[in-house]
Amino acid sequence: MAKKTPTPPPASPSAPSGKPNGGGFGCPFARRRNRYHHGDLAQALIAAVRVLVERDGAEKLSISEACRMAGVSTAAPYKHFKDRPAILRALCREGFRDLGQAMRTAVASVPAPGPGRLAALGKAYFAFAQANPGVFRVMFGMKREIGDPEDTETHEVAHDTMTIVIGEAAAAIGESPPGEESKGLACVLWTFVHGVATLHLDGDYEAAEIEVDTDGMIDLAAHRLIPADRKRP
Amino acid sequence: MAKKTPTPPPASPSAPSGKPNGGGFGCPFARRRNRYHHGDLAQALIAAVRVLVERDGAEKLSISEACRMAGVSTAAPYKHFKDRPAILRALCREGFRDLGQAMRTAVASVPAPGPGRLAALGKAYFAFAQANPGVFRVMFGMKREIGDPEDTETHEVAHDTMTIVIGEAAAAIGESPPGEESKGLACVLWTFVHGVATLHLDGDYEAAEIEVDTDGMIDLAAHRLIPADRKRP
DNA sequence: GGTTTCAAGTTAGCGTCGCTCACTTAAGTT
DNA sequence: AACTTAAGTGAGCGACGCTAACTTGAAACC
Repeated sequence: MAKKTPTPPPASPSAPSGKPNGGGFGCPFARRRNRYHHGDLAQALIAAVRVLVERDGAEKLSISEACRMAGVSTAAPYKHFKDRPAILRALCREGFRDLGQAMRTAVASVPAPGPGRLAALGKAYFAFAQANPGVFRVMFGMKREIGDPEDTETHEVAHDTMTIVIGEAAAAIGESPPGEESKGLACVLWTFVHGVATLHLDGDYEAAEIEVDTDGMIDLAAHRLIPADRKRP
Repeated sequence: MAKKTPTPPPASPSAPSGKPNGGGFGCPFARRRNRYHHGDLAQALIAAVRVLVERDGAEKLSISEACRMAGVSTAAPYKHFKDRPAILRALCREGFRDLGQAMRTAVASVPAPGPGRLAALGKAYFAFAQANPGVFRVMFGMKREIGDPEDTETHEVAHDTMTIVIGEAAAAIGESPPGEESKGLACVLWTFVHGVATLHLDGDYEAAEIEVDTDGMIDLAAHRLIPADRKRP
């Protein structure tokens, strides 16, 4: 079967056209010097797109510019991705994996389940959004544009992330296995924290001239939105 | 002086070039029949943009297509608006006026202040988002792209909307005049309802395979997020 | 070790977009 | 009737997403 060309040996150093390879020397996206084939253009493109999306915002993203960063022609991406949305879906997947990782770390940092852990989970979600606003927007705000019902992989990774929240909600109210009540609580908490994140990132709090204590709000929500009769320390 | 041979004078007022005026007969955006000047192109453009933004999503909006709907050339908008963001800002203003109106109506529909009225306010916000998803996105999700610090008018209209929420929050907890506590409560409620609206519109609840009772969630938030010691029937 | 194969590059080009420029039209003023 | 000017026009620029046809060169095969 076809092997995936893992770092082939640097043999023939003949200089090709030299044009498209120009930009990148220290740049991590760029093709290696004097190589016709890139090595891993797909990953390099995603990395470049990520940088651009964070620098200019997800809506202004230009695939052409990402190509320039990677040192390839503007036609090259379409050997690896169907179209622009497909590239963004790949970034989306990366984002969900990173977010899931961050959330699992947050959970592990609080010894016992309960409101404190839920608050930590929410803060990790918000911190991710703040640290990766562009990717966050791609993940949650561009489904209508880039979403593809056939793309089960992205769907699964996203779903896994939500499962973490439901699991912790269940643990907080002592429901095992997680049932409707846990789902409801998880949904309410997600909704609130997502509201904080989007209003903050989109600059809407600023526009409304409200100073927000995001951590305080998340703490409040985590404690106040749990049904009183199910509350545990 | 070299003349540019532009569409030779039609001599008779009937049937001019026929091209740009083509599309619109029953169409409300289109120029009046056989008129060179449109009458109110600025408003017609905003109306067309509104339709497009709802039909295709705010990100895919093409000003050129709006021009076609209005029956004018693609250069015409720039006699009325600085650039594309300025057109969207105008739509944004319209949106905030509509939202404010809807919220005031909702407030008036509940006799006494309190959690019930706050819930009605939240539901009106959500209903607006659901009825005008494209405009809602322009209003709250595109500040970074279209925002202009010099545009005080949009800022004011937006700020007025928030003032309604703060006023009702103050009334609900009996703080007069509205102070920090009211602002905090208003902010928390806004955040939650905005979270519901965005996750719903962006299809994120669907993706997570969660069925949400949005009205129920808003009711819950309106009752549960008010500080217990300030609560009134 | 030469030949063949084919994934992964290339250039050229299409149609669309936002926007500018120089020009024309027509409505209002004097 | 002549002048001014807001509001139209077509032509055209550079950037974009994407396709088509061609080229390169590393790996697979005899």
